[in-house]
Amino acid sequence: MARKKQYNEEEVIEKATGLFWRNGYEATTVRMLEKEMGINQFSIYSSFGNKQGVFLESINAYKKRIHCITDKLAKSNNGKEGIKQYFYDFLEFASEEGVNKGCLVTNTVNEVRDDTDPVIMKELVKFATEVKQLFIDNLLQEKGKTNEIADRQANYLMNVILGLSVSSKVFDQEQLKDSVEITFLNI
Amino acid sequence: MARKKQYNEEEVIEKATGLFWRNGYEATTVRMLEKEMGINQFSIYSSFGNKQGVFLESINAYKKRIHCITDKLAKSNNGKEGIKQYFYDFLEFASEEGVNKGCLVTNTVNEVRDDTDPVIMKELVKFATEVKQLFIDNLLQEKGKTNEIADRQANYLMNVILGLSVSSKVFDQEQLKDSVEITFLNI
DNA sequence: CCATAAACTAAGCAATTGCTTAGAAATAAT
DNA sequence: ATTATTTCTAAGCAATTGCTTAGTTTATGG
Repeated sequence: MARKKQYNEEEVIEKATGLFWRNGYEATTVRMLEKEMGINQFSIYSSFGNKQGVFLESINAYKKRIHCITDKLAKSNNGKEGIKQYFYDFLEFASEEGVNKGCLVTNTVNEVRDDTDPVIMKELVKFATEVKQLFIDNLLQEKGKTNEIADRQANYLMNVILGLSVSSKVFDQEQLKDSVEITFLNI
Repeated sequence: MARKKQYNEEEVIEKATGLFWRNGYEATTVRMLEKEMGINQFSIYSSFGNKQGVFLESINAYKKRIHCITDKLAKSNNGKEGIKQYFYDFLEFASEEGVNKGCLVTNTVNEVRDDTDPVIMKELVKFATEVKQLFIDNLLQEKGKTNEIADRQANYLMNVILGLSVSSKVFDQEQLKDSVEITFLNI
C-alpha cells in the first residue's frame, strides 16, 4: 500500500551518534548528518523531527553502547578497585583508533549555555546522577565507610572523570594513567 | 590630520574577554561582540583583523587577569598547600555573581576540533604548560619528592583542575570543596 | 578656513545554518 | 493495470554567519 523505508532507523542513529561524539552538538550540521547517516534531509526530519531529535536518539544509542561498562561497575564488588577499573574501561571506550573522543555526555555538558534545551539538560543530569550513584554503591562496599564520606568521595570521583573526559582528548596515555592511579591513592 | 579613535582598545578587549569567557568562541558572534564591546564591526575588524584576532587578544587579557593568582602560586613556598590555595583561588576567580564560568582556556580546549586554528592551539598549550610547570615547582618544595613523582602528580593535578573548570559550571560549592580537599589528601 | 586622512555608520555580500516543500518514484491492496 | 499512500530527490526558504565596502563625519596640519 506504500513505499518501504530504505534505511534502518537504528543503523542511521548509530552513525549519527559517532558524528555527534566526535564533533559535538552545535558543530554538527544537518548536511553532515545527511552524509554520515546516508539519508536525505527529508528522511532525517520525517524520522526524528529535527536535529535535536536525532541528538536525543543518539544519546540513547550512546547509553546502550556504554551500558556494558556501567553494568560491569554495577555488578562489581571490589569497592574502589571496581571504580578504578571503570575509569580504565571508560578511557578505552572513549578511544577509537588512537583518537580520544571523550564522553558524549560530558562533551555536551561542556557546550551547555543559558539557552541549552531543558530536554537535553535533563538527559545529561540523569546520566550523571546514575554514574554518581554507582560510585557511591561501590564505595560503600569498603568497610567502615559512612554514607557521608562515600558521597564526598563520589563528588571527587565525578570531578576526576569529568577531567579525564576532557584531558583524554589532549593528554597522552601515560599522563592519563598517572591521573587514574593517583586518584585512587586518596580514597 | 585625522580623526581620533573613540574607544580604547584595551577597554573593549576586556569586554570581549568576558563575552568569550561566558559563551565560548564559536557561540560568540561578531554581532554579539559589537554590542558587548560597544563599537561597530568596522572598528572591530580594523583594530583586530578578524574574530580570531579579537579572541587572541582576549586570551592575553585573560592571562593578565589570572596573573595575580598564578603569580601567587609562583611565589608560594608551601609545597602542595600552595597549589591547594591556587585551586580555591581559581574557583573564586572563575565565579562571578554566583555563576561559574570556568576557565577561558579550558573552555576553549573543550571546543577543540580537527580544524581548530593552530595559532589558537599553540596559545592554549603554552598556557597549560606554564601551569603544569608551576605545579611541578611547588611539588618539588616537598622534601624527598623526586622529579618523576612530581611530574606524575602534576599530570594528576592538571586533570583535576581541568575537571574543576568543567564541574564548577554544574556542581555546587560544597561538591567542589569535596573535590579539592580529597585531591590533596595523598600527595 | 580648508584639504586630507583616518574613523565612523550602515548597508550589503556570499556562504552556511536548520528546516520545508513540490513533485517524482516506489510499493501494495484493489 | 489502477489507485492510494508513503518515501524519496532536490530545490528552495528565511535567518544568521563572518566579513567588506561605499559614503559620511571628525579631527588636525597647513
